[in-house]
Amino acid sequence: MATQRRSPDATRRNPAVRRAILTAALELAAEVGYAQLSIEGIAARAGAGKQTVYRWWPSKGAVLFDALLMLSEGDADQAAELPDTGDLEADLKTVLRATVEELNDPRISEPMRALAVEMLIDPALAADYTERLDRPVKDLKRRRLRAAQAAGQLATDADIDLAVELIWGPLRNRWLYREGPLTAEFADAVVEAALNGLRPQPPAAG
Amino acid sequence: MATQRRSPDATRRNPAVRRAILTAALELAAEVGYAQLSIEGIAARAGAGKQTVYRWWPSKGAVLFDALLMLSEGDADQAAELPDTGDLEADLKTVLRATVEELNDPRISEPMRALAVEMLIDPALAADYTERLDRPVKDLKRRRLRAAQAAGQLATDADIDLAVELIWGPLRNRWLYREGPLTAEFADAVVEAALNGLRPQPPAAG
Amino acid sequence: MATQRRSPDATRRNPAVRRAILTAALELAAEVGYAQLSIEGIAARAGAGKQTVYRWWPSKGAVLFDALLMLSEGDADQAAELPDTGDLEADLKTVLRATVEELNDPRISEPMRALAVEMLIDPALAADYTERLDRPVKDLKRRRLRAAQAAGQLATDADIDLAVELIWGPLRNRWLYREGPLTAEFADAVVEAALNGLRPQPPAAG
Amino acid sequence: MATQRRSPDATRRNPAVRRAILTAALELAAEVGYAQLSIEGIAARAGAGKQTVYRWWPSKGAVLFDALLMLSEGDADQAAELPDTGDLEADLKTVLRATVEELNDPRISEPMRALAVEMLIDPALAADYTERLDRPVKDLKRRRLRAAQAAGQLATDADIDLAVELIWGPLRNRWLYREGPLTAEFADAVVEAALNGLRPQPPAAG
DNA sequence: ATCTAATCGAGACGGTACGTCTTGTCTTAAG
DNA sequence: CTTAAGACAAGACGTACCGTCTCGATTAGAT
Repeated sequence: MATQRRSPDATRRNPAVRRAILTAALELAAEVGYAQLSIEGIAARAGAGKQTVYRWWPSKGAVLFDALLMLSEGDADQAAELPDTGDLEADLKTVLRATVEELNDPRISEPMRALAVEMLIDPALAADYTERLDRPVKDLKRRRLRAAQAAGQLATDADIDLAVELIWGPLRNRWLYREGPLTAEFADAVVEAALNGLRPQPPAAG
Repeated sequence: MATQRRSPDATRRNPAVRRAILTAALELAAEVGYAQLSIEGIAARAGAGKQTVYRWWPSKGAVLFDALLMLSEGDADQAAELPDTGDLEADLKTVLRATVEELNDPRISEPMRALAVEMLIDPALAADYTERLDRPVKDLKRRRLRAAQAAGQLATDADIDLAVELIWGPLRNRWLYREGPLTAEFADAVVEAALNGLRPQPPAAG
Repeated sequence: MATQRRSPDATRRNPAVRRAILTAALELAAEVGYAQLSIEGIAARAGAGKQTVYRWWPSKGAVLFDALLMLSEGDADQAAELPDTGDLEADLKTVLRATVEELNDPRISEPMRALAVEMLIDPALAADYTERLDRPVKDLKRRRLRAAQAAGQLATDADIDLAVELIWGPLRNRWLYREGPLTAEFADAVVEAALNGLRPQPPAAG
Repeated sequence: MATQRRSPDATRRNPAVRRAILTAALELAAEVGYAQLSIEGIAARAGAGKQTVYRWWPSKGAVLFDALLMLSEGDADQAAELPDTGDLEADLKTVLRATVEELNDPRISEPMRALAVEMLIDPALAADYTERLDRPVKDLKRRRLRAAQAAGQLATDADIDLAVELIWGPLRNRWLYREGPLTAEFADAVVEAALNGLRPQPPAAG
C-alpha cells in the first residue's frame, strides 16, 4: 500500500548535493550518451544515494533538464529581449549566429540533445520543458517579430508562429539530426531565405 | 563489443518468421509506445525465440525500421516522382496534404515517431535510415524543386537543400514535437510562407 | 568498466528472504532433481528477485549447500560426540542405523544427492563443503575410533582414515549409486564385516 | 520413456563420423570438464552436424559412455577373469594396483569421472552403464571372491557383494572425491584392512 | 539543550529486460 | 537414406537498472 509520500521539504535541501547530482548528470550525459545514462550511475558518480535523486526528480530526463537550467542560469547576461536595432535581418543573423556558437559547444550540446530525445518520449517532461524553457524564449522571438511587423519589415498577415518556425526551425533540425555542420554562413542563409522566400525576387524597386 | 559473428545466411531465413516479428513490432510500438517496447516482448508476441530477433537485427530500432519499410513496400503505387503539373505551389500543397494524412494515421505515426527517436540516439541506425529511406525521398523533393527552378518558379540562386528544409521542415517538427494539429490548412500556409517569404510582398508586377 | 563487486553487507540481509530462498531450493531439488534445478526457478518460487540470489550465492550448488546446513542446524540435538558406551560395535550400529533413517527421508536425501553431484563438478564448492560439513563430522568419527583404539577394541596399527572409509563408505555408496535398499540390517552387516574382516574367523579364544 | 523415434538404420551409419564424434567428446571432456561439455561443442569439434549426434545418442552422457567403451575395446587384452594364483591377498593387490594406474591417467580418468557424475543424475544412463560395463566387471570380482571362499581364504558366511564393496569401494571413493593420492600403497592397505578387519588380530595360530 | 523531523549515503529488495548460450527439432542441399 | 550446416522456439544464464524500502548518521528547526 502506497504510504502517503510526504512531499519533501525543499527548505531542508542540501544545495551542495543538488549541484553534485546535476554536475554528475551533465558529465555522464556527455560521456556515455543519454541512452546509457542511468540514475544509478548519476547517484554513484555524485556520491549520493539513489533515494536522494528519486526524492527530488521524477526521471533522469528531469535531472538533465534541471542540469541544463543550472548551466543557463550561469549566464547572468541572459537578454530579456532579443536585439532590436531596427534592422530585422541583421538582428536575426546576430541571434542565430550566437545560437550556432552554443550548439557547437559539446558540453551544452550533448546533454541538450539527450534532453530533446527524452522529451519526445516523455510528455510530462515535454510540458515542463515547454513551460519553463521553450515558451519564455519563444515569447522573446515572437515579440521581436511583432515589432518588425509594426515596423513594416514583416508582412502584416504573416503567421508569427509559422515565421518563428521558418527562421529557427532549420537550425534546430540540422543540429538535432546532425544533417550538416552548424556555421554562421548557414545561419545567414536561413535568415535570408526565410525572409525573402524561395520565389524569384522581383527587381528591387529603387 | 560485438565480436564479428559469422554473418547469418540470409537465404535460409524463414520469411514467415520475419513477417511475424515485424508485425509484432509494429503492433507493440503502437500499443505501448517506444519506451516500453522490448525485444523480449516482440519475440514473445511473434512466437519467436529471442535469438531469432537478435540474429537478424542489432537493436529494437532496427526492427522497427524494417517494419516500417515493410509497410511502405506494401504501397506498390509509390510515386517515382512528385507530381509536376507546372504549378509548383499547387503541387507542393498536394504533396504536403498527403503527408498530413499519413501522419494523422496512428498506425504509421506512432512507430515512425519511435523510429525518429531511436535515430537521434543511434547514429548507425540514423545512417541506415538516411541511406535507405530518407535519401530517396529527399532526392524526389530535390528533383521537383530543380524542375521548378528551370521553369522559373524558384529563384535561380536558391539553395535547394535549404528550400527542402523550409518547405518540409515545419510539418515534420509540428508532428514530431506535437506542437499543434496537423491540418491541410497548415500545410497550405507553410507552402505559401516558404515560397513567398516573410517580408511584405511588393505589389504583383502585372 | 567492471566495477569492483563490493561484497554485500551481510548485516542488512533479510533473514526471511534467505529462508524463503533456501526452502524453495530444497523443495525444487526434491521435486525436479538437481539438473533441472535453476536459480531462475528458485528465485521465482521464493518470490525473490534473481539478483537477490546472485548477491548472496555464487551458484545453485552453494544455495543448496546452505539449504542443507539450515536443515541440519535445525537439529539442536546435534551430538557433539558419537556415542561411546564402551562397546564399539554396538555404538557404530546405532550411528549407522540413524544415518540410514536420515538417508531414507527424501526431503533430506534428494537435495543431498544433488549437492553431492555438484561437488564432484565444482571444486570450490567441494572445498567449502569439506570444510564446513564433512570435516567436523569426520573428526567425530575419528575421535570415536581413536577412543576404541585406546580401549583395545581396534588394532593399534589401524589407519584411522581408512577405518572410517571402511565403516561409513559402503553406506554412502549404496545410497549415492542407488545400489540397493538402505536398511538397518545392511548397516549392521557393514559394521560387522568392517570390524571382523573378510577372512575366516579363528575360533573365539575363550 | 523417450517416444520411439523411427530408429535410424545403423547399417548406414558412417563409422568415421562415429569415431570423430567420440574422439571429440573424450578430448573436450578432458579439456573443459563435464559441466562445460556440450553437444554443440562436440559436433563442432568433430566437424559433424548436431543432428548427427542427436540421431545416434540421447544425451551427452551417452556419447561419453560410448566413447569410454571405444577406449576400453581397444584393450584386446581384457582379462576374461581376474588373476587367481591361489593367494587372494596378492591377487587383489595386483588388480587394485592396476586400477590405480588407470585412474591416474587423466585421459581415462577425466571422462570417466564425468560419466560417473552423469550417472548420478541420469538413471537411464546409470542402468545402461550398470548393464554394459559395471556388471561384467563386478561378476569377475564376485567369481574371484567365491573361488577364494571355496579355497577357505574367505569366510564362508561372508556377503560377497559387501566384500566387493569393502575391497573396491575405498579406491573408487578416494578417486571420485579426490580425497587423496591414488598410490600402490593405498591399494595394498585397503586390501589388507578389508581382509583382516579392524579389530586387533589374535596371534597367528601357528 | 533537547527533541523531532527531515535529509542524506548506503544498499537490500522484487522486478524487467538485456544480450548470450545451449538445447533439441526442423529444414535445406549435397552425396 | 546420411550428412553438414544452420535456422528456429524455448528458456536459463548472469548483468544492469529500475523504483521502493529500510537502516543508521547527520543536520537543523522547534520546543
